[in-house]
Amino acid sequence: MADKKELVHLPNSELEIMMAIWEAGKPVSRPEIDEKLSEKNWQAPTVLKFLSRLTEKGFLKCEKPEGGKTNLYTPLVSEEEYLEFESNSVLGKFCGRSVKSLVANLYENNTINDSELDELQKFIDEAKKNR
Amino acid sequence: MADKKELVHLPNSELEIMMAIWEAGKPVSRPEIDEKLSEKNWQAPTVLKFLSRLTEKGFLKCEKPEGGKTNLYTPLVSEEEYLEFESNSVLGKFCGRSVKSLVANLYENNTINDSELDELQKFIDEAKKNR
DNA sequence: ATCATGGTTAGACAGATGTAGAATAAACTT
DNA sequence: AAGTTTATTCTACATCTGTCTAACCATGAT
Repeated sequence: MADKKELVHLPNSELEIMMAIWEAGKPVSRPEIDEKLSEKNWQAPTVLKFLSRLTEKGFLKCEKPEGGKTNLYTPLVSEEEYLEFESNSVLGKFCGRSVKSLVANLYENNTINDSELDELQKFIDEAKKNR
Repeated sequence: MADKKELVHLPNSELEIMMAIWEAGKPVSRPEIDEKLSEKNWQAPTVLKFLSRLTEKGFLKCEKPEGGKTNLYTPLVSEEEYLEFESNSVLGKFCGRSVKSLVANLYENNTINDSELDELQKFIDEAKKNR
């Protein structure tokens, strides 16, 4: 059986690919990813190389559907799982050292919006209740 | 004059070194860093290499005080600055996609505590007021 | 069958990262 | 002054990342 791979830290480019795939919410082909990341101006083989490394690392499953012409990539690691993994790593420690500033920055640059702030709010309220 | 370097993304090990230095809040020597990161079990030359790369990248200033026997390293980039830089990068995007979960995870593993949650709370209240 | 087109694989390569042995230098003991 | 200890620099090296070009393989259009 294909052994359960340990999660590993992903380099930036591979993370971007994963984000595009998670966002899609369904198996996607290389051309579709290309489109989502068009600002990157990556050549097809570049994207494919990232995809194959991600597959190698156990983050993706790659398969060509019968009669299909392009491979489809499906995540084997969920965004949540990976987030949790990183939360326990250096990254998490770094974010933790100044969550407030982090959130402030993200709100500033519109990475997060009011509704996400609300969610956060709700979480905090809950947490405080159970203190 | 030493030209103002652009901020760049730091690899994990270098980030850990920076975190140790930021945390110190004062110029530190290699042996001091060694201690803070003792669990890492890095050899002296390894740490020194990271330090020299960080200096090269413009994150640190290195100087031997007169009469001193060890070099002292001082941050040229503040934790805030770097956090802001990363907030605008892939990392920021990733954290942004699920801030709630991120904070939840960090709270779970005690990376952040109640008081930090309170700070966050305060920030959110402020932000909502000014909506 | 032959060609053109788009997708995929294989290979290649420079530069970044993690890591440390060996050599060197400075300071500390006798 | 010689020997010991500790810090630093040099060098080396395997692995990982980012990025392609070239080669190969289907499929659809002559």
